[in-house]
Amino acid sequence: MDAVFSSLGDPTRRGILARLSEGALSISELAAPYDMTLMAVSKHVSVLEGAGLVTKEKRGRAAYVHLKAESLRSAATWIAHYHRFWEDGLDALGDVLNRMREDG
Amino acid sequence: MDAVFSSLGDPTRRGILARLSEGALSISELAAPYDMTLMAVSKHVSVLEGAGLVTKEKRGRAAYVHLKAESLRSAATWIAHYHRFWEDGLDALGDVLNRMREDG
DNA sequence: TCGATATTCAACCATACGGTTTACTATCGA
DNA sequence: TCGATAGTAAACCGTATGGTTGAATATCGA
Repeated sequence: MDAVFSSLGDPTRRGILARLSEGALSISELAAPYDMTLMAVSKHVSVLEGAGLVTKEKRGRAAYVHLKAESLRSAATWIAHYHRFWEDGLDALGDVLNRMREDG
Repeated sequence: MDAVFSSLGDPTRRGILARLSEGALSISELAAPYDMTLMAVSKHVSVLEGAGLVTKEKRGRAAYVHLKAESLRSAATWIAHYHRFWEDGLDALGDVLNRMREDG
C-alpha cells in the first residue's frame, strides 16, 4: 500500500491515471501535454506500474498503458475507515443548522 | 492533495493516524511502540500536520496530537472517482459465476 | 534498405526524505 | 531549587526521487 499512496502523491502521476480512465494511451501520448522529457513520463509510468496501478502492453514499437485501478481499492478501504471522522463533523453542522431552523 | 497522499505513503504515519483514531496521544506515547527516536516520530507528526491530517495541542510540556481526518476527504473523493474500474471487474466475475451456476 | 518514430538504458544532478545525534528550552514534581 | 521529563532545533548521513542528457534498441513506412 505504501507504493500506491506514494504514487498518488505526485500530481503528474494522478494526471496520468485520470487520462487513462478514458482509455489506454501510449507513453508519447501520455507525455505530450507535459513540459518534461518523454523519459520523465516513462519513469512516472514505471512508478505507477510498480504500484500495480497500470499495466504496459507492448504493441509494436509503442507501449500502451492501461489503467488497473483495483490497487486503489485497498487505499480506498484504508481511507474509508476514517470516514466517520469527517461525517461526524458534518452531522454536528447539520444539528446546528437544524437547531437554528427550529429556534428561528 | 499531494501532501495528503505523500503522507499516507509511509507505514509509520498510517500507523500513527490509526492509533489517533482512538483518541489523542502525546508525541512520546505515539513514539513508544516504534523502534526509532522520539525525534523521528516528532518529524512524522510534523509531516502529518503539514498535510492537515493532525493538529498539535500543547498542554504543559506535552504535545497532544489530534486526528483531523477531514483532509482525507479530498483523497477519498479522488480515489472514489475510479471506483467503477474495480467494480466492473467484480461485476464481470459475478457474471461468470452466475453463468457457471446456471450451466451446471 | 534506410530514415524516422517509440521507448528504454545508463549515467548523472539537485533536492527531498527518513533517520540519527547533540544541544537546547520549557515544564513538572519533590 | 534542581533533577527528570517532553519536545524542538540544527546539523548531519545515506538513499530515494524527479528530472535531465545521450546513446542504444526495435519497429514502422516508404
